[in-house]
Amino acid sequence: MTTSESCSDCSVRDQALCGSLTNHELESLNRLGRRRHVAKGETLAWAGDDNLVCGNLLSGVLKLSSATTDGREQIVGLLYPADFVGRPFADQVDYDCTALTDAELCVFPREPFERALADHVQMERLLLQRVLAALGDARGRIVSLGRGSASGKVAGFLLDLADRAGTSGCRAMPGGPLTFDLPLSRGEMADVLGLTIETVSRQMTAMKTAGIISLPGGRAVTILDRQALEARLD
Amino acid sequence: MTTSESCSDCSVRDQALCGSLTNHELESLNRLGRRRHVAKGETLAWAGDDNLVCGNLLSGVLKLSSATTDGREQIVGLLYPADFVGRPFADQVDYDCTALTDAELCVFPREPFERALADHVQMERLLLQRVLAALGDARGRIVSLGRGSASGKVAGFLLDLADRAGTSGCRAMPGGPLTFDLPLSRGEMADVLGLTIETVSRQMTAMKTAGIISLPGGRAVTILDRQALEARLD
DNA sequence: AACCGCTTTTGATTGGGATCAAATGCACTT
DNA sequence: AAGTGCATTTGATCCCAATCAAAAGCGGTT
Repeated sequence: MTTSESCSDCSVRDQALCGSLTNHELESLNRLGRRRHVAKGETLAWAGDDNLVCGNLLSGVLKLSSATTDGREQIVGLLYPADFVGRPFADQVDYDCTALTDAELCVFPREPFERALADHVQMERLLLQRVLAALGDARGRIVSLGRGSASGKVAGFLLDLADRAGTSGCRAMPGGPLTFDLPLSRGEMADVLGLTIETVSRQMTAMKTAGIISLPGGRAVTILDRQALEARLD
Repeated sequence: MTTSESCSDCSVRDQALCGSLTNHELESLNRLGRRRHVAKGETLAWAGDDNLVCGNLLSGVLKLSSATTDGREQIVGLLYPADFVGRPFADQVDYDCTALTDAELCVFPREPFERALADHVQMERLLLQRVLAALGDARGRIVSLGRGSASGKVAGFLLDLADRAGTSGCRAMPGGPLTFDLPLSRGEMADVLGLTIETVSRQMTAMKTAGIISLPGGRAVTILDRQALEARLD
């Protein structure tokens, strides 16, 4: 995989915010931004830092998380390719942003980017849509955290990931078993779902025992019975 | 209290989105919208409905909630005066929207409002800011739901309300005890915090017994010891 | 292969909040 | 004042997930 600095071969060119720009506009934005590679486990920004950059995620998965007083953390959001990263108009970073996998971003200094936003109404509109989507995602998490049982939380999370993996995941036949890699460790799943590592692990093995999923090894998961997973949601 | 239909005497004129408009622009928006009174307990919109309106909340408190399969509900957000109500660019309503107190809104048909947004860049910018704030609020709720103990959740919620009540609440002397009315029942607090009515009630009486708050009657609460409340957060 | 560090799994026990149940309080009607 | 319908409080018990503890798996290094 080459890592050219040009937008024209950007892997998320037409899904990310920039998709709304003409080639000419894109060129000026291109001069503003630069590619940045982030290694798995590396933290791009810490909560409380000066809020200097934002950008688009090109590949990989990031987590947004908050450390809690008891030494653990709560993950408040996951970011996937083409998602917007960062928080315009804020002076400080509000959540730690860490790479769950190796990741590639296209980053812009925040203030110049905000000016560019003002100049490109279409882009601001798309950003609004994206923030609305993030809000929807966050509220869905609230429902899951507030009311779900442990098995419902894990089942729901696997379904989310399965939908997300839809294209990149691997499935033998349409409607058949779907296999994909979890981008998170058990501990990170626990931090998303408000559970402990042990509970997540137990729920996973319970589903394996029930024949709903299988765990081929590594971080791979195969969803054998999607309906059974959906039945566990409540 | 008079309920004139004019923007010029709107109680949230300079805090809501419309604050960015010139008097002339405001007039055209004024023709688009209308005042609507909602009685306590009344539901403005149900999840799944066609998404027909949005607007600004002028007075009162609204809740956004999702019914869960077990017959309860999870509240995903509370809306206060000057907050924006509704979800532009979506075909369907995503959460039930219900008045916790009698409330007054300024509502616009969604599609004309979206066109007005496009015409008034400044207003779109303010909406973006508001949605970003709502996202921050939602993520704060995620952290509270995911990791907090029951006493931490209740303490945090009381602190939120106290800050919100700041001006409207009543306090004998600066830094002294603050008294305000809860806009929610015990059951609704439980639905915000992901707890049961009984647990919320027990936490409240525990704090009363500890001398941290007092419950003068009705839905009033007095915060006697803010620091003790903050100490309970984790 | 053997060792190391780390993640995951599995087991035993505990505890905090849910649940079930009943009493009390409070606003409103008659 | 008595009665009605709710909301809230209080009490007793139970259960799910947390906690504590240890074993098993797994990748990387020498």
